[in-house]
Amino acid sequence: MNRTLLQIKVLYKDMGKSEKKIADWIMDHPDALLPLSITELAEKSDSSEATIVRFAKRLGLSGYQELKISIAQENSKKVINQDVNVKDSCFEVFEKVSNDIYCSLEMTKKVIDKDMLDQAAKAILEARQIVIFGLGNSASIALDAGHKFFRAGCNAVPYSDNHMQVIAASHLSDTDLAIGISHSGSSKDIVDALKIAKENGAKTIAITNYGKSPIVKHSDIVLFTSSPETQYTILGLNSRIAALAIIDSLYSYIVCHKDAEALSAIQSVERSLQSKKY
Amino acid sequence: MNRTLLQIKVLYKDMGKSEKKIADWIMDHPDALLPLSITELAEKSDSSEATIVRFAKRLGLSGYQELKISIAQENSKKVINQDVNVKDSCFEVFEKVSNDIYCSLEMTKKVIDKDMLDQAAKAILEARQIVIFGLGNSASIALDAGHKFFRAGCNAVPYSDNHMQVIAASHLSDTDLAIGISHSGSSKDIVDALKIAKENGAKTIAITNYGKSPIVKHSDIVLFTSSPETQYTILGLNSRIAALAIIDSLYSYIVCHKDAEALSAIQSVERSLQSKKY
DNA sequence: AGTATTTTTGAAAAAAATTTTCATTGACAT
DNA sequence: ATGTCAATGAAAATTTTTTTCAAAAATACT
Repeated sequence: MNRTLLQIKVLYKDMGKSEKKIADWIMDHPDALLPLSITELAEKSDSSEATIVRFAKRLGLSGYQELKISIAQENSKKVINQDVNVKDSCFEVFEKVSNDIYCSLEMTKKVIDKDMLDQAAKAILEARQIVIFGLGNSASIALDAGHKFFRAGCNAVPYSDNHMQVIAASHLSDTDLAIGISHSGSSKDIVDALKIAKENGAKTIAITNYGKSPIVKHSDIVLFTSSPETQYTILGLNSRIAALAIIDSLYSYIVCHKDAEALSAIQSVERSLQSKKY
Repeated sequence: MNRTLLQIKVLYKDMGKSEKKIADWIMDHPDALLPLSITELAEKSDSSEATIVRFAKRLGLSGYQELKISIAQENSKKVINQDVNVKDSCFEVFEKVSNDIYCSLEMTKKVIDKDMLDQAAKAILEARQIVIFGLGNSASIALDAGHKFFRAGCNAVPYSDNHMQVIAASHLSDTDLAIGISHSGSSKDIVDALKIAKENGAKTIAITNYGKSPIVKHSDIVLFTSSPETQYTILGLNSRIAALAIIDSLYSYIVCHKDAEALSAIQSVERSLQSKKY
């Protein structure tokens, strides 16, 4: 799938009615676009030349020509606007999942607050102790974050047991950091744990999907993810990848900013782990 | 090399002096051609618009626009993955991470075996019991897979303790399925656990990064990921996302193929989980 | 609900790019 | 040296693209 077509999907909801008609036509006939002039496309998509140019600019391109070239670059006939259905092979599902992941990352790029991201990295670097809370679908994210930050030399522990979360939160103080992960931002136990952490003076970070939710109230730093609406939105399949991408970014960032001593410690971790391999 | 460029080579000897200049310029800078107008190219190649049009027609194309599109078609410029450096803001790191993820998914799409993927889905649907093994960086992937398959109504349990893995593997029989996750494919404990599982008659699936590795020997079905080489390749940051995408695909696929009864059970799971939210 | 404000839109004008025309050049054969 | 013919580029003609602007639609605000 070509990036421009995906980008169209990402920006679809921000478009006006006529722009959507253009988007629909292009996504339906990506191959038929190439020989068309802007006037012909305006006719076919029942819009106007001006709107097509605006459409191209919205995608970050200079104009219609660039749009055409951009779509020509890497053309595939796959329909991208379709939900998974029972006729799909598993590979086709994989392609759709990949598209959704891409959209989710792009959408997250748009909603995430750059300052918050930098603040989060700084908080992680400075914290004496880090606890990470996730439940259900977010438990594996918390585990992943814990693993990464620990491996980078931070004193980080993930908790996916709501009792342990309360215990851990209660033992925090103002040199510490609590990270809560919840797709909906409404998971009672996570919100409660962050609240306790905050009451104890710890700094709190929330990783949650964009929107108003209870978790925001108890978080000093909020890192929003965003994801396309699909039939599996409840599960937050895609926002989870965005959350992991955020964690990877924080990890890469903090590894980059560790001092020489810490870096050699990290390297010795990697050496030690070699013995676990054939 | 794309067809049009080859065609230019083929017809080169038949061309006039100015046409050769155009051919030379295009062959020297095929990427730089795309943003140029015919006038600009005329200047750069020290020829004229008219000659460029003739040049395009000689290649069997209708004109300059078609020439440009034709060269764009197969000239897919590779995505450059720049390494993270200390000057990057955390947001810039996020952009690079996103880009790497995108590359990784595309690469995985290329190396993954479609049949294996379908077989894996089928195996999951048919298994009486599923155990999932992951350690270290892959523990969270195993946890995620376990959570998803369990939520979809499969009898799946993830293990991230190498003793428990051996125990679980030992108790399997030929109606069961073991899934081993290891980026390198060389993690001793995971390989050993899969070996035991297989010896007990269970079907085995490996999720691992593309390449020859010990895990392949003990796996009935191998699902390869692939990821760009970056400074964090050891950690497998990106192949992990590809692995998760594979799991999401399998999950979506199996949910799609569950019968009505199972689907209503899944829905009642979602309802029950609502009570955990504010 | 009714009004103000903003956003979206397409027709037409303006600009730019492309294609065609045509006179000139220069290579080559005689 | 000169006629023939393909090759070439300047300029005209045409087509395409972009911008402008006023009307329409959507949205927010009483």
